[in-house]
Amino acid sequence: MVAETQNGRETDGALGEWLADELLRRILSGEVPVGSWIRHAAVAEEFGVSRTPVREALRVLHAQGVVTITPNRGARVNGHSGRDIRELGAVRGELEGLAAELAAGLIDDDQLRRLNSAWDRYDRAVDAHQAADPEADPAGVTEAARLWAEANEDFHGVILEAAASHQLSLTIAEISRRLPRNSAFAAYAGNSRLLRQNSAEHRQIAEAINAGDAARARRAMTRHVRSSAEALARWVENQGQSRDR
Amino acid sequence: MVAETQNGRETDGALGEWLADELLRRILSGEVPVGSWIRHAAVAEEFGVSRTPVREALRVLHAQGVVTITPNRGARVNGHSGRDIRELGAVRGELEGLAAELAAGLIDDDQLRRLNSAWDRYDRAVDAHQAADPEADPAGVTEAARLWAEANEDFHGVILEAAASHQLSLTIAEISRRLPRNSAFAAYAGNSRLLRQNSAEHRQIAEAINAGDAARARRAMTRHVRSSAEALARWVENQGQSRDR
DNA sequence: GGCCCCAGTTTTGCATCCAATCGATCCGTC
DNA sequence: GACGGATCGATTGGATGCAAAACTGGGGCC
Repeated sequence: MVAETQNGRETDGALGEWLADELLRRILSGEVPVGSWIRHAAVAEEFGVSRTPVREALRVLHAQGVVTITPNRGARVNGHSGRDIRELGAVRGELEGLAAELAAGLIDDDQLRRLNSAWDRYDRAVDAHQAADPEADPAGVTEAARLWAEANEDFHGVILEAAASHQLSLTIAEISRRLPRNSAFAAYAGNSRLLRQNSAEHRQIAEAINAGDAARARRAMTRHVRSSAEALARWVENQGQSRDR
Repeated sequence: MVAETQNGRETDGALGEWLADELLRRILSGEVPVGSWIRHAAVAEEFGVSRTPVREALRVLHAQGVVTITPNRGARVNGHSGRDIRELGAVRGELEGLAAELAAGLIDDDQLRRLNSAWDRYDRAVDAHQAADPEADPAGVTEAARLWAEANEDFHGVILEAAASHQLSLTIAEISRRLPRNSAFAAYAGNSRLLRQNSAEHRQIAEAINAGDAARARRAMTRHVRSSAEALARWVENQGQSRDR
């Protein structure tokens, strides 16, 4: 249970930083459920460090809006209401729309190739997911699902890279921290129609960028991000009815 | 120099948090110059606390992109190149544009009144600033300058409030942390033409919101924020030529 | 039977202490 | 005189210790 003290962590002497990343990963992946408390002592023991770097990591996560620290009480993982998710979708839609607009004018051959590859892989992963999963895996973390999630990240990542704006990337990364991905995972894994729609939207965006049509790329991207957020918001709201919190 | 240990700080037991705010304020105001190192011991002594909360505060500022922490070396205040500032202007332009669009449809009477008040105060402060300052105050922190800076904050603040999107506010606040305001201060204080132009842009935005024309409000706001950033970027680039860093 | 109060325990928050690392300076050698 | 290496000082990074605050449970009182 303690065990890992040095499982190749390459910390560069920034232990608190590394802890923040690791905790963030667990929170986004859903290993640490929304609403749960994070205890200094528990984390410290698990990673084989003292409470000091744990405190630092938690304060960083608090500053990033991932957890909330109540004085003398502790840190708990932030959840988001449907409204929050829609708002985040609007914000992210603007920024990714801007990225798509910039990318349409700046993308190079290699990035274009990777963009089309990502879109293609996404498509095929959805096919595989739909074919191989006849309600057999309610948890939704099939291999195919992992693949389309990865392809999706690549798709958006290449566009962001092509936009070549460091501050834009930073800001989008900041927003992504506020949205647990496993929610998106679960919301999409069970709804093939959404996956298909996403795929079609990706194709439209890729086409516009291929054609160098900045305005169209932007509109398509903004619409895509917003509709994804809308779907996620509805899923969360439905879940909320049956699950206590 | 030590002195203040308890000058009404009302910390609620969140000392690290308070320190981060205070340090951020000093950095944004320019009291702590860009590029300078921030030493744990110095800050700890000045505020009469131990190094532990100082460390936490610096890590928070690092996570927010305000300072950079080099392992085993320390934290130094981040500056921004002209390019960074233009990128930030593009990002912020999108988000404040969205805010203006939303505000045009949601603003209530009281907010509308405060919006027009802010715009009016800005105008008058610029008049006063221009009249009272015949190159007499190169530092640029005249009373009139303070007034227009405040009116400017109010103007943007009311629009953001009317947009009624918590996540949007959070994101814009996040971006604001990356831009030292004293730069903007100094850049504008010496250039009346820019102040006038800003004033005119504010009026256009206010008019569009008054008229409930969301699309026009958005365009005007985006253009306004971008041109402000462009002016600031040029000022920083010119400064950079004569000043070492 | 329900409510309130009080002690015990848990947990956070900060301070202090010790180790590790980096840069600077000084010395020796070529 | 210049370069290379070792030692010293300064500074950060992490661990531990201790006090304060908040939850928990139990007992007494109304």
